[in-house]
Amino acid sequence: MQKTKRLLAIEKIIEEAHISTQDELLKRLKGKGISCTQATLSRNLRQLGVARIPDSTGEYKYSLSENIRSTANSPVKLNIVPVIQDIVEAKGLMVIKTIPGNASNTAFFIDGAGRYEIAGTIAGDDTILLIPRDGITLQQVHTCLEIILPGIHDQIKKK
Amino acid sequence: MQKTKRLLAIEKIIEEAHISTQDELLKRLKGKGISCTQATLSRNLRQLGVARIPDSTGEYKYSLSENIRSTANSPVKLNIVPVIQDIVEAKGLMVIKTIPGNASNTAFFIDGAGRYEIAGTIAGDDTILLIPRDGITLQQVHTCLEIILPGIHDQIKKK
DNA sequence: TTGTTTTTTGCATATTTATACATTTATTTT
DNA sequence: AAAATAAATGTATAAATATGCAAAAAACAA
Repeated sequence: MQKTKRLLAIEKIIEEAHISTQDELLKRLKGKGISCTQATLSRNLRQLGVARIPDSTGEYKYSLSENIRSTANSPVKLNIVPVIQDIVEAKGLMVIKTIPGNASNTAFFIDGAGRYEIAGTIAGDDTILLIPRDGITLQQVHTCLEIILPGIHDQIKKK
Repeated sequence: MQKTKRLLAIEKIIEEAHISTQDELLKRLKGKGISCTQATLSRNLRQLGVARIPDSTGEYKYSLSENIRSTANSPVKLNIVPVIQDIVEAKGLMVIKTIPGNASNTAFFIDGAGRYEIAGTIAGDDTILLIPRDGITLQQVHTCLEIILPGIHDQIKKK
């Protein structure tokens, strides 16, 4: 999807550069071949939980706040070890298969991201049941997972 | 001074209440007998380093950013599951300690990378023995591990 | 497929926030 | 004390951001 790609690009740019207005970000995105309007950007930034913070020099800077929420529990990102094997949907829930023994880690990590979309998770040995909040579609959860675990979907499709 | 009192009041209100616009804050201040204009407020908020963050329900909230800054601007980002605890070398071999129950899958992953430098691995519950090929130095294995699991060494040193 | 529903997006604009400039208030110097 | 300097503030407005609504795109169902 177009949006997912944009969300990821936004996060990347914000991490790497000093962005202080949405127009500035807009131009950067164009430079990467991704284009949208300021309105869409505003919505995306809200969805990503991106904060605008005045730094010590008196300038404003956009900054990911995902880290903020999750630092306490989980300061790391799980996107290297290919632990996730498959994702199946059933009854509005999401069942995530991992390699043996890794459901718990992974669920703990997903919880740590503190995403609103996810009500909670239950993990066995190699299977996680992910319960989305009421009103959240599985599609939204997918987007959300892509944010938490960039590349996750590509990884699965590859198999 | 008038300003100091106001700055303190602003911090207090922001900590205690869910403030999402400056006008809202303005009214709260009036309720406390402190009055100024939105312009002044904007300046004060910048001086205090107060961030405006979209929370997970999609609302905006002003928030003191002292806590935030350290993490938000931190240049260091780890990218792996923190399963590996330690690496010790002995007799030309490498002993890798993981958190309980994770030796097997980590070893499986290392094997999966198919690196020439690594002859093979043997895993227990929380320990992996990694056997380098003849002629490969431990230094080379380190480099190799860094390729397979970027950031692994930083992670260990941090502990 | 075609029709139906949901999600995403742009446009236009409202809302919100930041700032240039002038004025007042406080602080320092003589 | 007055004069000089610096800091804080309000006014008006510019700049930036958010959002209602309609259209387009995507996902879904029959």
